[in-house]
Amino acid sequence: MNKRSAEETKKHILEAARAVFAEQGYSQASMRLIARASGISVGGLYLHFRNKEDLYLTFMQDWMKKLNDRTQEALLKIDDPIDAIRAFIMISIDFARWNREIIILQGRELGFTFGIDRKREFFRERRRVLANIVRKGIGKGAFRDCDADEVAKVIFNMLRGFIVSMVVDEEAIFSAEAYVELVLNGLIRRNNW
Amino acid sequence: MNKRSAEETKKHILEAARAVFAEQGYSQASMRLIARASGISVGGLYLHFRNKEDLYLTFMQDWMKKLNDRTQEALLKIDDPIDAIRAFIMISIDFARWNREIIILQGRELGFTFGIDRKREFFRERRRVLANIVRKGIGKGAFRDCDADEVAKVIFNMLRGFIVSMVVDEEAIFSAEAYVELVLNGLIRRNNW
Amino acid sequence: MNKRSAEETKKHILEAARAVFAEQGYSQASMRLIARASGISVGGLYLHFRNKEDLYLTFMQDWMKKLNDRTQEALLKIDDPIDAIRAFIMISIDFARWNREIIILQGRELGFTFGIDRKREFFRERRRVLANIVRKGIGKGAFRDCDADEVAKVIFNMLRGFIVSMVVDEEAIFSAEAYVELVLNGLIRRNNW
Amino acid sequence: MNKRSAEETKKHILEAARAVFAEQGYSQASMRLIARASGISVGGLYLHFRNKEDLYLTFMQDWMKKLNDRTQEALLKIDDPIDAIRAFIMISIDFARWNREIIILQGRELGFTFGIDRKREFFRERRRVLANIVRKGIGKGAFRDCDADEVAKVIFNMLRGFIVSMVVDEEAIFSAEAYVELVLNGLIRRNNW
DNA sequence: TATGAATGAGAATTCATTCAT
DNA sequence: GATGAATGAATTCTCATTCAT
Repeated sequence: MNKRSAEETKKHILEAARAVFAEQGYSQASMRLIARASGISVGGLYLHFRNKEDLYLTFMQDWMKKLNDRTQEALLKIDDPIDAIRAFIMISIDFARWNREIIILQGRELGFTFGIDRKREFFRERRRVLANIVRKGIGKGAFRDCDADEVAKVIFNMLRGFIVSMVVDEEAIFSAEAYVELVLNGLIRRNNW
Repeated sequence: MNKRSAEETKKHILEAARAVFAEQGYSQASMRLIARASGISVGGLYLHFRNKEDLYLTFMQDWMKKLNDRTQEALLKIDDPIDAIRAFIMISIDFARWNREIIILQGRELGFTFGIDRKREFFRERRRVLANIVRKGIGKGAFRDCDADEVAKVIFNMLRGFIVSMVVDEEAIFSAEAYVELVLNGLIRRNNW
Repeated sequence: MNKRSAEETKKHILEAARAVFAEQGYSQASMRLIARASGISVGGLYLHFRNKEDLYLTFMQDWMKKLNDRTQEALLKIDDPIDAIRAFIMISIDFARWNREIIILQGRELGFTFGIDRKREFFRERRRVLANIVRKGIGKGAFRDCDADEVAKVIFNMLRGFIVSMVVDEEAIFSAEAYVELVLNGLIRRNNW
Repeated sequence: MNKRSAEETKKHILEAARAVFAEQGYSQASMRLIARASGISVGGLYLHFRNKEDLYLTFMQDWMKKLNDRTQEALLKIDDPIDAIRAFIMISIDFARWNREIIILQGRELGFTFGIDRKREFFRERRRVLANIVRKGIGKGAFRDCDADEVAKVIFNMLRGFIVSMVVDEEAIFSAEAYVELVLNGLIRRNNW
């Protein structure tokens, strides 16, 4: 192996770990596998991460940040709440599409508590963004009057179901566009639910 | 161990395994643990199952069957399509509530390709049941005219999102009743989406 | 490997471990080495001992018991306090001679506290036996009047030095008999020290 | 790191290693730990010592020399053989008291063959000094006529037992003064053994 | 001289699976 | 059928040592 800066190597490992975690799940993703995928020695892994859990948690937080950044960036340029909802959903689905199986890791491993707090915080943040869009839509008269937080939950959960389907059960998928329209038509004033 | 028929012992093991898998997850559930929980020797396990994977897959199929049976049984007594949809959803959620950890095993750990074919078949069956209800509803004029298979997918995915939330992310849950009404109000004629 | 009773194998391992611990010290004695010495697989070791520490502690307690038993047995047949002291010392030295390097393990490894309580208790017991002999000797008028506990400490420590020398530093040894006589001549009345 | 002479750096490392070895024992004292304690890079350690063993052996010889120097220095000023014996013992015990953990490293861990030659030479030297004092004492008529080398061994071994007790088994200790007096009263003419 | 990233062998431990009894 | 001792490969993690810079 060439010498690299520690930071570079760390990123490199994280990228390789993505593939391994995705394919194997946490338990089955051995450090040896990750090492091989990174083209780095097993011992080298421990130079950059305290242990397997640390590696996984870092990796997880990494892509959470990436998705949040991408979403935030997109929303900055959008003013119309309808377009914003559409963008939020499309970005989420798109991200999931390219990070396929990762999504599925966000369940349980090693007992319920493993990294659960960070995940909860992440999901909470996602819902908050969604709720803000809805609130803005209500304020502007674009959406009918409703409990923004509850609606955010509904949208979020539908999204979650859709993404899980995408990953585990492709047959169950219906088109993303159809899904977006379903959500929007439910939200835009004229429609009632 | 008392003498029992092979079938009895197998069921007995499966029942004990349920507790162990639920508590430990697949990876952490060792054959020794399952043996101890069954009150059977380690070697004995292999008299009834080819290996751990076989045991797990059997166990999985077991509860899938249980859920399908319970659903079918309930639907037999119901004629009204609206009530049928309601029942389907409530039974699913109820089952998930009481089998929390089991649900969570599905798809996570092991990479999600593990046992994927049986899961797919299971999900396909669930959607078929749902589609049949919808078709019947359309035939009876209770539901608006739509593609029954597509609607089944939508309902199924929303349900999936709801259940995943129930299990991993309680904050995201909205009430089961509200959810049922959402689905139904979308389905029942006069409402358009 | 042949099948044996668990108890037999355990004893067998303990015996093999003796050689390995003696030659390597605790830290350097790897489970692999002990396994090889026992003619057993590494995994097999863990069938009989929870972990390395457990194996070591068991092994330690084992020979402590052996030495105590041998001493007690010998003292039962001896009435004369002078002979008893002589026997105590000779048995200790003899035992050390045949269990050479083991003795030396009884120091520190893994911080001071590793198994220290059992060792302390063992040493305390040894001193108590010694003190009882001395007390009896004083009572019978064979020994001059002195603090039996203190004298036990002196004898014990001289013994310890002698044994350590035997093991690490053979050049430093003087004859066991000479040593016994030194102790006895100090103790037997008419002589003052 | 400041620029220093190689010799200075070496001493610096040795001093830092003392703390680490004392706290961790040989096996647990990693090169990384020693490096950190020295404020030197891991690679740097290998500029001054061939390997860990070399470092440890050097460190060991270092304190052996220190004890010898201190003893020699004290003996220079003492003419009376009785006082000399007293000084020898007290310095040894005092040194052990302040270097507790170091002492304990000697002979334990690593199997006790580790560095055994240097230790033997060290002990031999200690006994020679002791024997010389005794010989001088006999010559002056202060001690009764005896084999000086044998007596040196006896004293040395008693001292060794005492020090080991001090370090592993405090309950077994009797006062250093009492011990010195015991040795001396045994040696000074008027007493016979 | 000095650094610290990288290596690779080896540590303790676990566990699915086999097999003599 | 049933047992449980035994296996051996795999797991996570550590560490003395090397070497490009």
